[in-house]
This record gives sequence, C-alpha cells and structure tokens, in this order.
Amino acid sequence: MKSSLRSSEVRLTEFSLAVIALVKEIPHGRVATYGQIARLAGKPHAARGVGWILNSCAEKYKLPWQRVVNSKGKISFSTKAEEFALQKKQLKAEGIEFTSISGFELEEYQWKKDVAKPKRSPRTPQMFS
DNA sequence: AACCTGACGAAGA
DNA sequence: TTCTTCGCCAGGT
Repeated sequence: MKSSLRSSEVRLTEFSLAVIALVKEIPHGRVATYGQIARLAGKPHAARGVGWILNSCAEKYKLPWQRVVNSKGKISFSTKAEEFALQKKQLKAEGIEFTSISGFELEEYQWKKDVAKPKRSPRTPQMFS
C-alpha cells in the first residue's frame, strides 16, 4: 500500500516546528537544501526528516515547499512524478533558470540566511588563462 | 521491540 | 565522476 502518509500528521516537536518556520522564511525566488534546513533547525543530520515533514505538512501549513531542493541543486522527485513537474513549474515561475532537466546553479539561488559573512571567490579555476 | 520506507547527504570505492 | 553504503530523523507495520 501507499501507507497514507498525508492523512497522518507529524508531531509538532521543536524540530518540526522549526522546520515549518524556516521553510516559510525562504524568500521568493530563493531555495534552501534539506540539509541546510535541518542544520538551521538544530539537527544537522536530519535532512531526511525535513523531507518527511514537508511531505506531511506542506499543504496544511501552506509552506513554499518547492523552494527546498537537495544538496546538488536539483529537485528530489523522480522526473516522472507529478510533483516534479509542479515543483519545476513553480520554481521557474519564481525566476529560477534550470540548466538541466531537474537542476540549476545552486550557488546562484541558495538562501544564505545561515551565512554571516560572504567572502569567498568561487571563480572557476580555468576560465581561460 | 524489530524492521522498513523515504522529497537527504557525506564519504568511499 | 558516478554508484553504493551507511548514518540520520520521523513515522508506519
């Protein structure tokens, strides 16, 4: 069976409440990774839990779940899943340009709330000598 | 209590 | 660099 996931609810623990609040904070046009949300919520290794919580509470709490992607800057749904098309459509509507079927330049759109200082000069090693 | 799945992720091979 | 393994967390059977 599909084990009706949506019919049940995630207990509103400190962690789940933090996840819900954090996802709501992600600005329009920006994205966050599951691991990033987990870390901000106080459990750096609970990325899977974040996905689980979104699956259970996204609709109920009207969360911008489409703004949460995996660490590679890609949509974590199977490209065949209906959710995949929906998430991609919504992200594109927010101005995110995909560079592949399911992904985009994470560094270009990632929400940097947890980053106090920018610095860093990514520059590709060999643009052209 | 034991074992399984899942919108994850870092480390190895 | 891609594939596999294993650890995490929440919840289901």
